[in-house]
Amino acid sequence: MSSSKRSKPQKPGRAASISDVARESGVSIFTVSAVVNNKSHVGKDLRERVENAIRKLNYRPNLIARSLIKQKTQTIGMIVPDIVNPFFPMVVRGAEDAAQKHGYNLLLCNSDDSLAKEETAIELLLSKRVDGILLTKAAGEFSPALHKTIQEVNIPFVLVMRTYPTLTKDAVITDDYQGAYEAVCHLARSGRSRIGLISGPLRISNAKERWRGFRDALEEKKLPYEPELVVEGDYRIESGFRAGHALLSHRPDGIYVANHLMTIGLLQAVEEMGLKCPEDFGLVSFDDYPWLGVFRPRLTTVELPKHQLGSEAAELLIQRIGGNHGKPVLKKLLPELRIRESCGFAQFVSAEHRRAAPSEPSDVSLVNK
Amino acid sequence: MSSSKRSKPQKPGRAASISDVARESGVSIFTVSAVVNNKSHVGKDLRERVENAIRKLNYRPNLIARSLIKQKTQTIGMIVPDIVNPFFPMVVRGAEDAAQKHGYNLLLCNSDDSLAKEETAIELLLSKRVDGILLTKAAGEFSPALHKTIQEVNIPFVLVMRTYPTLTKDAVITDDYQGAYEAVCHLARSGRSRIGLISGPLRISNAKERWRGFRDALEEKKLPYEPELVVEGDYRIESGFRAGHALLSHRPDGIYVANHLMTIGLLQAVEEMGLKCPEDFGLVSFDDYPWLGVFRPRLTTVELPKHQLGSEAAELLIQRIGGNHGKPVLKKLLPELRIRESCGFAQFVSAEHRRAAPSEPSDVSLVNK
DNA sequence: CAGCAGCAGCTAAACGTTTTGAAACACGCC
DNA sequence: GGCGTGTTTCAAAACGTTTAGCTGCTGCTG
Repeated sequence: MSSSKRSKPQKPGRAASISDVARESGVSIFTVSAVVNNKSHVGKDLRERVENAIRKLNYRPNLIARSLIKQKTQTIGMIVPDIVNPFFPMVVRGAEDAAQKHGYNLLLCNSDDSLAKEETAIELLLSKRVDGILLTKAAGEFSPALHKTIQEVNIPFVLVMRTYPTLTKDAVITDDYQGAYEAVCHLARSGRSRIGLISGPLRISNAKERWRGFRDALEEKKLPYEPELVVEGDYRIESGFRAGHALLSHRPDGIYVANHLMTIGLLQAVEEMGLKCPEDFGLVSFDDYPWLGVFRPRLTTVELPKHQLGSEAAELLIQRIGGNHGKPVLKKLLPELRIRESCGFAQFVSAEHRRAAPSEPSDVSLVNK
Repeated sequence: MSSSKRSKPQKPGRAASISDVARESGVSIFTVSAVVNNKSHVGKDLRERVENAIRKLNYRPNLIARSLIKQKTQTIGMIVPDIVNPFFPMVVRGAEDAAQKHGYNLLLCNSDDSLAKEETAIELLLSKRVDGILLTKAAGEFSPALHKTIQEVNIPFVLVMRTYPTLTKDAVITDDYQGAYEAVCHLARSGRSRIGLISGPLRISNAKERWRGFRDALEEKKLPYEPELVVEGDYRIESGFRAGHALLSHRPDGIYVANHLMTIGLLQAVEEMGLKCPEDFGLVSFDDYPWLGVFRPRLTTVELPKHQLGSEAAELLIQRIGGNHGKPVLKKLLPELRIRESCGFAQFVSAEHRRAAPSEPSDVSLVNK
């Protein structure tokens, strides 16, 4: 029953390995492996012996060794600017849910929107041989070396929430043009005519799109585009505060803010300046959160499907990992205007304006759910 | 210079391996390894040859193989109930920062406070041979099997934010007893005498501690403990809303809410019932967030050092991984009372009451920074 | 009874690293 | 010339899996 064949005993401090189980149950490694991955080719008696040994030794297959030979780690790398930015937890959660469903795990990195950190993170993930990478690109260009690496390396990338023109990869984003367009149309319909924008950094693709939507809606509504009513922030609270001061000094009667954190900053500026919303100006913010329920006035916002963003990106990535080599896909998720009080009380707003945005490169699909 | 020795050519679709580099530069694998990990023992000429080959082949060491042989993955598993709960992103960020500093990565899992998911996650992390696990325990008991596994397995665990009595492991938590105590004392000092509590699930260690702090502060201030003024929620918005309705119907003149999400729910109930804070009741909430700046009245809260919580936990874990086998440590971080408007305007509050909480088992250290 | 198919189980080679022991060589010292 | 002492390099054994290819065995077919 037991080992007379040349085989080392179990190392002391170490977890049981497959060969320990084999020795314990008097079968070959092959048989243990077959039992673990329950292949059919194992007789009932042996299978039982092996299972007992597994329980006895508390054996747990070493997925590192498995990864090495299978050339798959069942791990996805995910790089976000900052998990503390309330936008991202839900995206990460979406990705994790989808990943989990397919037996993958998430290796999480924060880039702080720094190119250097982004590069380090990508290099590390590649070295760790993740099966794919979900990337919310930091503002700015890849270094040429990294760009080359990414194009050549054999694992799929899916861009999340931000596109990156010179990279022909899949991307899952929200239809920011459309969201901004609707936001501004809503401001216009509620009677505002001098509408300002607090924008994100225009080097970031979605900030640019939101700006485009803003501009086009203005044009559509025959309203003037006044450059001094457009202030560029960096998506953070502090910049919303500063931008708010700058913008409000020109007394716009409507403001569209391109993200939630800057809205928080803006509202602080508003209070300092003793202004009232919606009396003095109408406000539409981007992105919805549970705690907005206690803001007064209740904010009208354009909600982005954050969870879906993450889950669709992960699903797509996993498809690619599975070997679906098709043309790069650009998937745009539809945002949803949620009308509350910050533009004055709910005008009757028809759904009429929900049309697809003039769309971009390659394969564009407009989907929700 | 080149290969006449038996050595396979580079596989087509695959990344270059160390032996490809060795072949390309006409040296042995050993030498390449030495160059990569820049050991000193390599001659200048050879080193250069090898470095060129590395660049040419775009070689990137395979950390999976390295992990297999070194029995270290440089990866930490982190299990939180839900990254979407705004408490956790900052904790995760703290952990990630510390991990990164020491060359570790974070594998993130959500347990949804479900024992089943927690167990699955732990099993998976163990199979993936993470070097250690950061765990915010789900409410409830480990299954006996899992409990045994955790005690026996050779990798360190650090509990984050929640302790678990039958497990002799390290833990990093906030001093919730002290935080609650201070919160209630502040309510008392601002003249409230019928103080209510919206508590977390009392099976969770920190909820219990907060309850104890609440009770003891009441006693200390010679105020009555009225059972109908204590309502147990589940740390989520909805439960705060329901608990708020239940609690407010008894007309307390002070409320301490044990976490942020339940505060959001409570405030919705408050508005529905047409009550005013701080006129009708004083409020102290737990945990501070940037967006609280726009809540009215400005909330007085007990801030928990979330980032530090994560980073200290990770630091401790990494120490353990590094071989520091000492007695289990319980590290308590001090919370900070931030007085704003929700108990009436800033009474003069002395720092006098900042004393250490009567402390618990084993090695307790009280630290901040 | 030869031949064959099918099954259960085995051996051994891979996966890409690190690391141990030893070889090859130069150098200086007696 | 013999011998220690380094230095540089190497070959080969590990790490814990999966899996291709093989070996017997059993029973069926002609």
